[in-house]
Amino acid sequence: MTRRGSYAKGLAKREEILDAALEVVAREGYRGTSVREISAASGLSQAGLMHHFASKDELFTEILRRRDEIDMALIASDPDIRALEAFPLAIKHNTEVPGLVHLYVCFSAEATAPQHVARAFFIERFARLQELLVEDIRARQATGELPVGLNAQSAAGSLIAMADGLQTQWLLNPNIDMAAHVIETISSWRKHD
Amino acid sequence: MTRRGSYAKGLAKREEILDAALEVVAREGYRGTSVREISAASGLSQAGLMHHFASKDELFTEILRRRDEIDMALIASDPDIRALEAFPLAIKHNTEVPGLVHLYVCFSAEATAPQHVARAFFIERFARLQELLVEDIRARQATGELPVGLNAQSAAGSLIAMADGLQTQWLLNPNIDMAAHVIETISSWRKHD
DNA sequence: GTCTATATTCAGATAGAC
DNA sequence: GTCTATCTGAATATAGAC
Repeated sequence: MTRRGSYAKGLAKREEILDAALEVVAREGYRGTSVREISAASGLSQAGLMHHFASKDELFTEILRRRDEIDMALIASDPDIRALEAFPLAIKHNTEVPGLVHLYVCFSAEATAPQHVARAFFIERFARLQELLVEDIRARQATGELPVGLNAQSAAGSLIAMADGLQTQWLLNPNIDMAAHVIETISSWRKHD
Repeated sequence: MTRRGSYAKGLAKREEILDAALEVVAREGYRGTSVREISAASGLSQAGLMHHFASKDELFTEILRRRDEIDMALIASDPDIRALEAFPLAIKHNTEVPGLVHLYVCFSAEATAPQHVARAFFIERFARLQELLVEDIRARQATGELPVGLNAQSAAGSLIAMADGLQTQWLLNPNIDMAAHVIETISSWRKHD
């Protein structure tokens, strides 16, 4: 599968770079992070790094894509963990990586610009995440766990929005319990008409 | 009050710069906006602009502070408009100024960095906004309009978070009705235990 | 795949004249 | 209060050797 090891090595180096990038962002903040610093932290020159990622934006996009894959694997791994359980779990896990959270809030905000290269990534990401939550909500409506009067699309969108907004508040005040807010909101759905 | 007109003129120029800055951000996006471009749009040189604002970050902070003041004036002006009414109204109004929304989501995200000059501004802003909503929620609990079982602090924080998160989603997909989501959530509070 | 070296562009800030 | 001119520094990206 790995062609004479070089492919696997290239992948390993990519992972190393992504990890180093997170470290630097956590230390310096999103704005203060240059590709040069990331390359230094990965034991590479800047040009060496640019061999693996075409641009800084692509590098950051890949970091967030990888996080999503890890979070998705969480849902897939355990049949007892469905979207509405996995969502607050992922949020709780984020608490351990404030640098990643900072990267996410900054980059997703910037990416809303019409010409931004990561715009499509976030549009698709939001759609997929919402779809996942909507499916789980509908399944629970079918079993009677959640009331059918609840608008699944709207509730899912609101929940995602809340989780995103909480990240900014949490970065400003780490006493805020993001997961608790989200869990409380999901619980409140049960009281819906 | 205005000392021989020069003070008033200085203020007018400041306003002009803030308006021009919004235009440029709306056109170029937050990231692509330089002080030079803003100064050009205000009919000033860069140095001329820097006479009014010590730094780019201060300029952006002032734009957002001014918006808040306008929104606050809305609540104060009409006794029938209390915080829970004013909040979705302000959100609806934001729909007309996507550039300002983009500036807000980007700048508030960046400002969460520990050393950022606008960090204190946003910490205070969130606290004030939450306080305003909490007061109104409690008042409505006292009249029986909202159930006393509702945690006012938590509900207010969640509502603000949702509104912030919705702005990112709306910038990616303008079909989303931010105000409707917020109003729906406030309505759902009435069904709380 | 990684390096050195550099191209290119552009940023925010300041000095000092008017 | 505003200008011209410039400083100073940084960023991303690329060319080409090894």
